[in-house]
Amino acid sequence: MEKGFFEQVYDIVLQIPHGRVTSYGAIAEYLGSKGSARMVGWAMNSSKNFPKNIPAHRVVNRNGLLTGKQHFGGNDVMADLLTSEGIEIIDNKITNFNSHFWDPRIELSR
DNA sequence: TGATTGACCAACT
DNA sequence: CAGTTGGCCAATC
Repeated sequence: MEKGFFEQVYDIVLQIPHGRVTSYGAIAEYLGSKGSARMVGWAMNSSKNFPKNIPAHRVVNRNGLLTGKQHFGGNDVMADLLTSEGIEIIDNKITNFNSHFWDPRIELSR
């Protein structure tokens, strides 16, 4: 039983500081050729199967848009979680996204 | 084993 | 400017 690709993604997502967000592409680029942005989204989908709590709401697409909010079950669960962390959401999009952006390539010193 | 899928991204039409 | 296409690559059917 080998460890899946997901675990690497989870490891990064779990390191996202409170009140910060990152993008699928940023995580994919941090992992290099080990995966693409789609793989990160796939990992999030499987995160519900993971025995740990993955703050998937802190991962959005490149535009800061909450593309995966529908996977949280509720209507605006994802947006509400982000709002609770001090991030303003308007029309399913993070305002001042650049200010909240957390790049693993930089923060984890590549 | 082969075909399909997917919470993306960028380029093209 | 909106819709489509290709590429990405592992997990699922």
